[in-house]
Amino acid sequence: MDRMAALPGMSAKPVTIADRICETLREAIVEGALPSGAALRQDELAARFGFSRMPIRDALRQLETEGLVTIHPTKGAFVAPMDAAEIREIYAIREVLETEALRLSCPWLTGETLQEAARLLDRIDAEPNAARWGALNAAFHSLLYSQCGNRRLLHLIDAHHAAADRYVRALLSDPDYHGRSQSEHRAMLSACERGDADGAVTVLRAHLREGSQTLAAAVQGPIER
Amino acid sequence: MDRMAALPGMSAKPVTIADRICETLREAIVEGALPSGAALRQDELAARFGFSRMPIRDALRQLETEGLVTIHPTKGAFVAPMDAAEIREIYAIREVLETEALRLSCPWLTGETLQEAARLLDRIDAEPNAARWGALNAAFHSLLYSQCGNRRLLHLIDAHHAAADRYVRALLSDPDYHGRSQSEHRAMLSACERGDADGAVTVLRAHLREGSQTLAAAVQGPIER
DNA sequence: CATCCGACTCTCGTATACGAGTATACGGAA
DNA sequence: TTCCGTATACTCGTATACGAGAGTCGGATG
Repeated sequence: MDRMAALPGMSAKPVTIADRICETLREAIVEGALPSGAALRQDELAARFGFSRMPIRDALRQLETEGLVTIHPTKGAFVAPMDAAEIREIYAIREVLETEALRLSCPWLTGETLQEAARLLDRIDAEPNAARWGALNAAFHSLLYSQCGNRRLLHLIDAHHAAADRYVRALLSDPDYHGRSQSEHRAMLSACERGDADGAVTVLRAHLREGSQTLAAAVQGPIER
Repeated sequence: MDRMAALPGMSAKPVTIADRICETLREAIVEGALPSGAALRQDELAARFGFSRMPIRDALRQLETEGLVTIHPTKGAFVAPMDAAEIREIYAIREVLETEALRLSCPWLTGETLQEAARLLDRIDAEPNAARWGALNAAFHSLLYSQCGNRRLLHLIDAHHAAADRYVRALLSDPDYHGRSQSEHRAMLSACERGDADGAVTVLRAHLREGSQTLAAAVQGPIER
């Protein structure tokens, strides 16, 4: 998102109240403070944030497009449910989108970009905070896809990564997951460094499938939040 | 999205003013009545439709998520530009999404569904109206993907088909396109009837690539609307 | 005792109103 | 003549207000 912000001189976008509320709500949902299925009453949120319902409405609509809430006219907005089926759907989509992006991008990755990716992996290793971990994870993946030449595809991938991130947060408890994920990341990166696009895609595919299974299994029974 | 709508008895969703305005604006944009880059002033639209700005705002936000308009805070909404690059991006995404959906769905397609698909093709042949043609086209594709078991994927495909439809409308002039498209449709359907998923996917891939090239070539020079 | 009907409440959709930021046009100065 | 500053007009974001529809609880009736 916000690729324009990369261009240094321009943009200077005005940030609206709705944007800030949207960000706050997103973090609350992803982090689990707002549990699955919770009703998001416009009045209540307006009172809590100290603004009118209008910016709240805008924020909720934005979150709906991100798949974090569902809105039904006359019934209101609710935190989208988390279930194993949803995870499998999101990951199946991520698999086709991201493998394609990596395949396209791999031949155009420069040494500099790959070095930056390696640095990101190190930062991920050192990062204890879950929110930042998710962001760094997304940044690493995005970097490898960045040269795919399809902005719209990158945007789609970002959106689905964010949707999946909500589930990943629920996995903090599993210490193995982090380690396995990182070793797969490194395998993917080294394939890219060799210029082995097919190999990188294979690793990525396995990486996503394992993530899907791990998350689906974790959500299946224990966590009801 | 719209998981509830699948359950037959219920839904009966209340249709809001914003929904109707959204539909009207979408048709106007797709059809070309609102040219690329046109400013969509909120009060002007409010006056034209006879409602306040609030439903118009909601409709514009919805159209933004569909990629038909771009919104900049404090600057307003504009009809999204049409260009060849955008076409290639959309079609590249459609290719990975739709081939995956078809691959998953093909083994589960019943004779009844295939017959309905065949009937749709006949209706397409007989349909002169461009708007209906696009809808029937989408319906045919969706039907073949319907058994993929991934609602989210189907929704994504719908969205991108709608985004592409806007460009397809610009191709009314080319009488060949319709015929070629239909013969490819029939080849795809017959592969599905044989249970040849790989064959169907191959045809679909070629179908989409040809569509992409035809549209990109058409938009390249002549049409500036 | 069960069921059906009606009034009440709660929430959302929509309308109207106000303030702030930006673009534009006009006038003055270099 | 050209450039810049100021003032004006325009548009959007946000606040407040009102009406309608759905859900709910209680009472009355069969």
